[in-house]
Amino acid sequence: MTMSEEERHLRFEGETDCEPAPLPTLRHSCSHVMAQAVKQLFPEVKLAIGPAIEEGFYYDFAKPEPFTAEDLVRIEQRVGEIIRADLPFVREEMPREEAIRFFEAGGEPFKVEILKSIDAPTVSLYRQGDFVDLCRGPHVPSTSRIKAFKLLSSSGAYWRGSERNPMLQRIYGTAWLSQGDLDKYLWRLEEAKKRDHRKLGRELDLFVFHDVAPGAPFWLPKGMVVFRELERFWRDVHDARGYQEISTPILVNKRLWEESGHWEHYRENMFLVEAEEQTFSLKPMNCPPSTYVYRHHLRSYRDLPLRFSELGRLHRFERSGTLAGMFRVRQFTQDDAHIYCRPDQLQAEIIGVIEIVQLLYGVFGFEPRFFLSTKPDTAMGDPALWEQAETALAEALAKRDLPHEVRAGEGAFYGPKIDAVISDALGREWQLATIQLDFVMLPERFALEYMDADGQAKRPVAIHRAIYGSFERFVGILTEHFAGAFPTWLAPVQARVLPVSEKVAAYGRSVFERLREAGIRVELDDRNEKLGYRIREAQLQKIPYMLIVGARESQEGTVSLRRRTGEDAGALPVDRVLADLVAEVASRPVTLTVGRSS
RNA sequence: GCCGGGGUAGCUCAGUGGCAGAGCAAUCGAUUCGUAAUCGAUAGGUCGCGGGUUCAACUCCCGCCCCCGGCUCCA
Repeated sequence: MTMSEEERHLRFEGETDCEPAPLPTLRHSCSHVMAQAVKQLFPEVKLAIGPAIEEGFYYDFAKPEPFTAEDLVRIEQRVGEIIRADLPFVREEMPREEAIRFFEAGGEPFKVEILKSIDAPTVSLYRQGDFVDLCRGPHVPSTSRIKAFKLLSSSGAYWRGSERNPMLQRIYGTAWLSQGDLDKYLWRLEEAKKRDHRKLGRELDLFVFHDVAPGAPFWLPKGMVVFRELERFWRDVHDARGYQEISTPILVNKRLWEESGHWEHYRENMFLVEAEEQTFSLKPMNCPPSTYVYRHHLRSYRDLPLRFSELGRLHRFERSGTLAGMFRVRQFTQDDAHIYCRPDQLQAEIIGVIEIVQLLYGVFGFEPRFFLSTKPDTAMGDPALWEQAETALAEALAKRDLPHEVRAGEGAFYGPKIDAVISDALGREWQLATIQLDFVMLPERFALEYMDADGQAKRPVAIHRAIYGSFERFVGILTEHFAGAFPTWLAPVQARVLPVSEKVAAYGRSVFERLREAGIRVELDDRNEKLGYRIREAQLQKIPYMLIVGARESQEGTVSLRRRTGEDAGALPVDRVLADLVAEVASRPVTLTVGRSS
């Protein structure tokens, strides 16, 4: 039912080639115009497909040499000319066999391949000027309807998305209903570049990458503060909700992975280590080791649910071309937990996890959207249990008044799941939390049991769940979401004391020491530099509060408070600032509250 | 892994078959300063790594590593 625009083009199913809404239609039309421009400038290229996508469109071409930046400029100019020519989009229909002959004659093998793979008796073509494309539409009436577009980039892409197929040359572009919308979109792209966590991570001394450890960050002292604060918050929440923290081995004999099935299905993604003629693997997941904790005792129905949390360091071999800063790493720290429970406890446990999701995300101002993935064709396990579990998941969401979308057939083979997606400050979506039910993988493969009230050994259900997902990726997302200006409770440095000159250095130091003794992460910048210079540096480091002290403040026992937002809150008693700071750190708001009248 | 673009000082980047450069940062000195950059001096390099061509390679050629944008992958 929900079909990607690419699938529409390739499968040629459904009524249309793009969502019949104004924006997708416009983008789809723009992709045709771009293809027309490319054919005019490079008559030898072959057409593949050109759908509308989330924020624009692309078109794939078979061309021996990649497009250059200069090519894109020329193509963009030609697109502009075609738009100005105001060519109408004209729909034609013809029998499929005739269309095959038409595109064979036109030397378009990809169009022929698409036509041969569909079984409609009649197909439609769209023509604008000298350009004809196989297409179900819809399109704008004429090329002049395209008001605001821009070609963005080119890159390689596989035909039909398979790496076994030849590589085509793809050009990405975007189109919007107005110039204002286009400008806003381009601004967002620029802003995203500025906020790139790889750049900010280096500038703010949070973390860096080196080629000695591809896909694994070096956490610098300041980044480690953020990490530890997230960890502390997470532990507080879980400790208060009946979780028991465990830690299982990182280097594990391959026998375990044979038992779990990972050796068969996941070996390509595991790092292997040979020692004393045995093969070990760095764990890519925590779940198999966690079953050893479950099996440490015979479990009674009275023991359940058991909630084992684990901040496990995982290693997955990701192919070199797929690594991307903190967003795609080879080594990461998952905020994992495995809940073992009876089937009748499922719903309460799921609700409990959803509450944690809301609690943890709420602190960052994220409002999660939920997706329920249901039984796939490859599912294993008792269908009745699947039914019960899907109902439990849906009802758990309903009881928390949370709407959700269904992703039919998208569940894991071992159970259905709920995923949570958030939007960041730039409107980008991130899938973070996952709550996966498991009837098969852990319970069956590891023969987990509990003794039920009737004296029979029964199989528990396992819930795999992570909230942040991984600390690495989450810190990357937070860095970009806040553009490095972390809420005070997370900020590596929460306040910096700036004495105006050496004459008040002693007072500055006393303020600094008071704050430090109260547990505030405070720094003293009494370097021999002008105040403006030191303010600028503190500002660039996104330190929430600057406490400026001069002769007046030293007389009155105050500090002049400057927020990183640029606001000058004026002179305030040191006691007041300290009390406000402590309160702010404890309550974890996303905004700066110190010195605001209450 | 595939296609393309890159890798030069801590950072951002210029450079080119013939002595390795700038700004910022760093260090030292002067300045003692009131809300986003005081002035001067000094120091800083395996030009990603390995091989080849050449009288001479940062520059040209080959291989590899890493990064970036995509594709694929993310049971």
